[in-house]
Amino acid sequence: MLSEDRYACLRLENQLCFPLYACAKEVVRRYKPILDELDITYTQYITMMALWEHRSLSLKDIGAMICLDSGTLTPLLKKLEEKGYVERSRDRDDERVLTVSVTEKGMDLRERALSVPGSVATCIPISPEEALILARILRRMMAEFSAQQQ
Amino acid sequence: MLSEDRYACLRLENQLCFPLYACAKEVVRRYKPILDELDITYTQYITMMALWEHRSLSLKDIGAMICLDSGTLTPLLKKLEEKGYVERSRDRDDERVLTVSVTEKGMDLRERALSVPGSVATCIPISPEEALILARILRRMMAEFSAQQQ
DNA sequence: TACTATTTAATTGTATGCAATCTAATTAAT
DNA sequence: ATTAATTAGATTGCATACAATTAAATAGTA
Repeated sequence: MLSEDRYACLRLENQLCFPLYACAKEVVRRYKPILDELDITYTQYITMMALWEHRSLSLKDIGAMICLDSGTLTPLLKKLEEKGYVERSRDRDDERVLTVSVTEKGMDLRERALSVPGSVATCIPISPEEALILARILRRMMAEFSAQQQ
Repeated sequence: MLSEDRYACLRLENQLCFPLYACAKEVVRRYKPILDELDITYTQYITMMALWEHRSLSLKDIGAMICLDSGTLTPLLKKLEEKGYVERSRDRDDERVLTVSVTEKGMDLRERALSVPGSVATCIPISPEEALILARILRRMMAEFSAQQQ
């Protein structure tokens, strides 16, 4: 027992990052059957969330908001365009910039998505009090991460 | 402003799941340069953690411990075998079962991994107090998720 | 025993994620 | 103005994730 002690830091049960990683996956899994009805994935859903709020954003701005780069967003936005929820076009003033805009159909999807947060909430086993604490800690951590980057 | 209120639940900033998702990714990203020196990925690292503790486990048991299925683990374990850290063999008593065992080289890796948790901790911007609270909430949530499943 | 159901991995297909590289457009510097 | 540096996306390659299906082995049952 004592001889194993030096490895305590490598035990799964002593990790903070592992439950974070596992919980995040589990939560996204809970979204799946709910988002299936809208024919979108979780990543597509948060992309639409960013767009619903701003109507039109560059790929770069979307990436900054939801922490994804062009390697993930380029194919994802093409799929959302195929589904008819967004339009992709080059900015007139700066041809490097890809402007992504929500279509009429994309805004209709917002109406159908209104019930999603409520449906998901019933599947996530956490009390409202703990949810608040969790959100506060995670948001603070994200803010610190952002401050680290530059 | 008031007319937008019904969409408040679809704002990114009002989500709990999004910071969870984003934080988990960010943390795994912090592991990368550290694990690169051991030539393993984060998923391979937690797989080895499970194996370091038990020396030998079935694929199913590993999956239960780190929340992954055979679709992810089968190719991952083959890679760990190629690297020489584990051995894969069929259980004599039950040929369906794949037994995964740590090799000598795999146990050597454990020594080299001893500094990983400390290195990662310096990159994760969270106070020890908040880390404890976070770990407690996430572990409780995982326990509840497990209880839901069956 | 023969048949059915269950269990365990492996396989297949789709969708991320992300580092690294590439290309084109724009900006800054000389 | 020309060259150099920067920026924004797209592309490539690798490694997950995971649902769904398949195949083989085992357990359960009539």
